[in-house]
Amino acid sequence: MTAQDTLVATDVQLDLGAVFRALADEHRRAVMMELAADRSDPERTCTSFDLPISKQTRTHHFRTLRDVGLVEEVNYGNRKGISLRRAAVDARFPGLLDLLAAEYERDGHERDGHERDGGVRAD
Amino acid sequence: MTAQDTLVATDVQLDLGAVFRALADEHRRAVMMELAADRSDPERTCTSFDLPISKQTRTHHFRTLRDVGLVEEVNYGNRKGISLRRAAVDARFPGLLDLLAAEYERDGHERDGHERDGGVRAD
DNA sequence: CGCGAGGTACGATGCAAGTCGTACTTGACG
DNA sequence: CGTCAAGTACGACTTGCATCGTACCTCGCG
Repeated sequence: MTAQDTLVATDVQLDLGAVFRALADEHRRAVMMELAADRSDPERTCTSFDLPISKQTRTHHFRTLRDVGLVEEVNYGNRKGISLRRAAVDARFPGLLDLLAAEYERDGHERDGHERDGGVRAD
Repeated sequence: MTAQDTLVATDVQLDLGAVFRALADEHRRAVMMELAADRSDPERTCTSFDLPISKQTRTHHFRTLRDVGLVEEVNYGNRKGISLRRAAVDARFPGLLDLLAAEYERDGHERDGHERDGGVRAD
């Protein structure tokens, strides 16, 4: 490790307004839905999410999620680790992550990875 | 009653993005928190919420809440009835209203009305 | 050590949304 | 029927923010 291995935003005060504002954006919500749905809470990379945006915008969105305290980032220099702050979020906003996880499933994704073909329903 | 007694937005498709966008605003969130906290679900008036905004803006916010399907409005002509669509919201987003209600209590309000003096904590 | 990929900083831009002023409608109350 | 309060419509203003271009940094890899 180097001095650069910075773990950011571990003691952020979670604020419902800030959280809703963060979750109001389509891409950030997609990220949070994916994170909430995976109960193994792995440390993921920014690029592992398929966001159809430029990397500058990606940085902006992940920074927002970190600032409001929804995720943690570990800075490896030229790579970044993203992980959900499940315990903190669950403690402060019980049911929120379940809501996001449920929406992830409803969105056409299945917990174990195989798609169901009737997935996309109206809207 | 007259033909004006219009009941609006009873069959709206609740969308999580739209809901979060609606709840991202401070005033709309305050309204929803109050509505969620009162389990008797009374029909309230727009003026019964103490919003520090002009009436045009108030109209705008309640229209937004109605459009996304969180509340119902009954038009009495020169008065309007607002009520929470608790069943629909609870069915589509289990836990969301509980979350808002909990936040209402945490915000310094008590279920039975008396304030706790340690209410305001830090920033 | 040069290159490439991931990430950040800064600034510009375009759009969505909150806010309010003015004006009009509706209904309750004398 | 005149007045007033609640609500709406339209428009203007302003702020916030998502987006990206350009430039720079950091690390791994050969």
